[in-house]
Amino acid sequence: MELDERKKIILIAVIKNYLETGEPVGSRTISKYTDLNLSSATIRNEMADLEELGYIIQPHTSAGRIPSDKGYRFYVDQLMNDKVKEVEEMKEVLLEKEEKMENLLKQVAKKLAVNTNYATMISAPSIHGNKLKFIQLSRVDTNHLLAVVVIEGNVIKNKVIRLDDELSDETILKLNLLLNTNLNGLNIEEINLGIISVLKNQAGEHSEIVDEVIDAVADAIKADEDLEIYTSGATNIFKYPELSDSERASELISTFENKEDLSELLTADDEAETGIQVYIGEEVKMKSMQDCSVVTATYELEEGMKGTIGIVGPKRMDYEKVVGMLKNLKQQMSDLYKNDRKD
Amino acid sequence: MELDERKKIILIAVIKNYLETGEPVGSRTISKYTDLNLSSATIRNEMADLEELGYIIQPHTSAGRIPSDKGYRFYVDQLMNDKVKEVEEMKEVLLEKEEKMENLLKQVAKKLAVNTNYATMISAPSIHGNKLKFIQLSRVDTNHLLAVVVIEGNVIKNKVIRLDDELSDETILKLNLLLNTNLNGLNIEEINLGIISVLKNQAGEHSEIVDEVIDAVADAIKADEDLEIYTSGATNIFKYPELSDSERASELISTFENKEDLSELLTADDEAETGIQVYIGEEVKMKSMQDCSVVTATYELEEGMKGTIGIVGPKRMDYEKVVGMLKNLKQQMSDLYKNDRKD
DNA sequence: ATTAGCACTCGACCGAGATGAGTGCTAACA
DNA sequence: TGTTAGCACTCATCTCGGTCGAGTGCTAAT
Repeated sequence: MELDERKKIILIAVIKNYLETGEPVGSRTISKYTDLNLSSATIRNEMADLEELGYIIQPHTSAGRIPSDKGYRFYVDQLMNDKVKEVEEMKEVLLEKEEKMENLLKQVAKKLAVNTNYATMISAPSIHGNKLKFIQLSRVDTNHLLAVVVIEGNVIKNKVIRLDDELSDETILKLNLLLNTNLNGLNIEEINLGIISVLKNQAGEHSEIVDEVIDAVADAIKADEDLEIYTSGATNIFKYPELSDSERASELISTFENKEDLSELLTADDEAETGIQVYIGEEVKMKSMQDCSVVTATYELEEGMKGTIGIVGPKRMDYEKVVGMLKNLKQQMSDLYKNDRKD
Repeated sequence: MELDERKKIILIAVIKNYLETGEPVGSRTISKYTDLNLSSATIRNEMADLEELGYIIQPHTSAGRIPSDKGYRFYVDQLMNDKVKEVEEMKEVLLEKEEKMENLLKQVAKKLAVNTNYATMISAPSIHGNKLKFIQLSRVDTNHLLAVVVIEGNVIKNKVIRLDDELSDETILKLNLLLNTNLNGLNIEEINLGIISVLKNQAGEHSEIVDEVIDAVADAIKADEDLEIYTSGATNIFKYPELSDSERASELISTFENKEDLSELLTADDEAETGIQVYIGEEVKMKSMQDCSVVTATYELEEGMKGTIGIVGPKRMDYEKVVGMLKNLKQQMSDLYKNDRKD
């Protein structure tokens, strides 16, 4: 069952060659490509064995071999050389003082796509079970109130509340006090119906405003668990003939347009280990992407704010490069906020 | 030069038929398709004339005719029947109380794409020369200050400012007063270096905070003039064989990924008339889209907040349907905020 | 165990009809 | 004079057979 050294070398040769060319690779090529000094005939015998063991596949009788999913898996798990690899120009992107997380992520996705020639996606870091920091109500004009909700990690949510009756400055002050003293420091889960009804009670005739504020609080969390996913380089798939026939391409790009689907891909199911996950072919959850491979990496900014970076490419993706780059990027992203981001 | 009635009928027939089938249309088809009761031979003569006049084109000698850009233009300008057309299920989308403009626009783009089978894009309404309504500074924690900037039209921008030294509540109050009394009600253009330096002067040792706030104000505007463009249905182009060969498709979808390019398409150059613009083939500004047609409509929410909806499809787009739908949608979008959006 | 040799397989490519939709032109007709 | 039937012609598309070549599996010799 175990592969002997020679078989491994041949398997690596087949895979590497196929990664580069995308063409089935034959015995003669391998005989020259490696320094085993074996004739093609010998290689052929070995390849027949490798095929029987399920590591490589013959697309049709008189063609060379291509790696099977199992073959790729073996390569990724055991044969691959995993150096951390710098993403070109990524440092510049990360150092630029980007005001908005959104823009930063978009840039990262883009650079990564350009560098890898695969499609990329990145999900915004989402907070879990964070605490409400404070609430601020202020009057915008006679019949609009602005509620600002700040959550730990400085996630901010604004909501404009329409007023039916005018409110005095004093009332606004009171409401501010009421909301802040009762809610600040509470976990999201702790803001339950009990507290809400107490608040409403105390607010008296202004209970609708409390309702609206609570809404805003709920939104502040939901918005972040929402589908904030940025993609780039979807059209890179056209660079790989095996994916670029119009039917497959259409399906892939549709999936890529649909953030709901992507969020499924980006929720790591078992992020122990390095935090880098490789899904090959059928291992990909999304059916429409089972001709592809997906590599994901989770990154963590501060205090449990985790997001995920994903790369989608053909099964003959350059795993070594991709995994290396993601490792590097993961590290850089994590460092970002640790230095507390001085300009 | 002017087309007689019969030529018009034939031209319409050619165009309509081609819109449906995407195949060059021959004289025999027209002879049956119309109720002119003319033989194909007669039609052929007429078609030869139409070709000489530049309204239709023969892809190769022994094929039927397809409309030229000029033909489409003539059709759109003069022959087309322009009824307002309801977009299915759009009302539901617009009535749903969508908190965020962003989500609303995404939904609209999506529904429109599904309904038309073309690619759609929509730019968020941007304010022009609007006034600052008010500024609010509040302490988030010991070393973070939150600045909230509200602009007319209730566009809100938050910025978290990192503090090097602690600030007393009193100082914050003072800064609030300073900023609000000096800036509120001012036009964006009116906040110039003169005012800024006066402010900084008055703020004394806290002038950096003024800087940061001014930054936030600048951002509040810039963010909106930014590339807030949402797209949907890019993959619809695969439904049209003339666009779906991999090279063209790749180019188109790349352009569609690139918001900068799209924003160029969505800035109406001459929005007098109905506010609906049709660009056919070479008339499209973007080179990579000159095999397509683009239809745009500007909508206006309140007080000069204008955005644009765009549809990209093959030149043989169903202009009648698209223009009708956009007219309807434009109206509905405008109505949205006029009713001040009660739930 | 390795290799040379050979027959065999099968996709890719190419050129030669065959097909058919559609044309332009001409001559006849109302 | 406008309309039409008829006909030769064009040209993209399809299909079919043949060739080519990369690559295989098997066998026999080393």
